[in-house]
Amino acid sequence: MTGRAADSIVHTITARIHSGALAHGDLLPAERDLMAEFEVSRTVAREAVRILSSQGLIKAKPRHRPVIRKAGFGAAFDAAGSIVDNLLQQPGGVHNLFDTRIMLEAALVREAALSAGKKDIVNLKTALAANGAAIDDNDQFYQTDQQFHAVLYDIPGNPAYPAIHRAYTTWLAPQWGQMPRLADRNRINFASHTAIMDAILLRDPDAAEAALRSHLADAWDQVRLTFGDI
Amino acid sequence: MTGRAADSIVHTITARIHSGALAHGDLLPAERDLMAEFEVSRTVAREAVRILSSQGLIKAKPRHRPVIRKAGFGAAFDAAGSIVDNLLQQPGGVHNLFDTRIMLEAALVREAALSAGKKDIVNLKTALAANGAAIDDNDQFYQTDQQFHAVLYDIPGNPAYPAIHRAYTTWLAPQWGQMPRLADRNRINFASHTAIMDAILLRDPDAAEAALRSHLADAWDQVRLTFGDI
DNA sequence: AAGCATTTTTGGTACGACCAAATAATGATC
DNA sequence: GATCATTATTTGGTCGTACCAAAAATGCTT
Repeated sequence: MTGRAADSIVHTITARIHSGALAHGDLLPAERDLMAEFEVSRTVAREAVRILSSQGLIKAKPRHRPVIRKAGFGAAFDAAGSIVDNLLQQPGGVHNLFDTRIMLEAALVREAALSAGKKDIVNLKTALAANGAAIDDNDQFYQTDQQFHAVLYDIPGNPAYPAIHRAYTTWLAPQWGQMPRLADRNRINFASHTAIMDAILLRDPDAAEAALRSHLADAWDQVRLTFGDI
Repeated sequence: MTGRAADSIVHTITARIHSGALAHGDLLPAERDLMAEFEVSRTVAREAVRILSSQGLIKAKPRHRPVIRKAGFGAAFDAAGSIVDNLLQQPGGVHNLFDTRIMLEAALVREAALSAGKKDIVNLKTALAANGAAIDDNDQFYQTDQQFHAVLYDIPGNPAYPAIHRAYTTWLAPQWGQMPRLADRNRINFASHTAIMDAILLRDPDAAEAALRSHLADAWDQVRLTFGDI
């Protein structure tokens, strides 16, 4: 019983989630039940709930019973979310994050060029077509743009990548969301997507990477045009 | 005044940290001072401290005044740490994580081959030499092995990458730490490092990536040999 | 059976109190 | 006067009770 009493409760609940006694979607016992079960004050019970929540193991909305949330890669990024938000407000923060995105997506398109399956190609083509059809609808274009990139993150079949994509889009949304949207820019972006797609179809990783880097570098230029140096 | 009262305190403190009024290393006001300043109960003041702590903005040790900790990429991964630990105990969790490491390091060595500066080359050579000199000292080899990889994460000059490297080594330590260490294996790994280094010196990204992938695939085989399919 | 009003549950907050560890202040000793 | 041991204060950790408001469960009326 070193340190905080809440930690032992957290430990027990965590073990319960691991063992499956508490499954995804189950409700955590109410605070008053926890204090009875663990023989602690409500202060400690609340603290335990708060910790579990900050760790992403449960989802606690005000005045609602906390819900068990099975650990996934997405939950991991959620846990990091608030601190990343702070990070992004520091000088260079957004650029550093976007830089990692460029690097990762460059690797993803190489992977796609080398080993995309028939299903992946179909998904890419579908996403690209939807993107092209939405050039005159800014909101729709924004959606399908993200969807096209999302397909790239799906190709490796590793659940970590889609979670990373969601994290990127969430964290960078404040910038993207405020950027002016114009049909002309949509056309340019669609052309970039098409170039990436073509390179993948040609199974040319170098060309795919080059097209992707050009695309994202261009996107970054737009961010700087809108926000200045950040 | 929607939702939790603690959030507004968190918001104020966060703003204070951003503005520099509270700098890295400063001590947060005591809980009893916070409740006076914000005119709330100690319950709420404590909750605010806990939230700030879970967000990594402060470091709170039991019975010590909380210390301001400027948010860094490292803190973001710390926040995600406990979830990732859970995640890794699920089937395929370790593999999925290691897979992202392979992808990222492959991208890093390509980057290194294309644009490593003189300083970077020196750092790589130094790390490689230290690694080679430690072949017969398993602990030392483990250290220098990590250090060699760390240099790769330093090359882009983006603070996110070193943080990612620390996260990988921390999260995967349970596996790596339990793996048998033999001089023969050290020799193989050192040879792999040398091959990567050579490819970088030749400015050959494809060869560098191939060498890196071979190296990490081999490392994964060792993990599976030790732990079975995980 | 459907709609509505009432009771119970549940999280959010407040106040007051005590403990133990850590720190600051004090005084004794050399 | 500097150093060390002792006391006083600060500070976080825990407990208990109480009240509120929103949400959920319940019961009642039609």
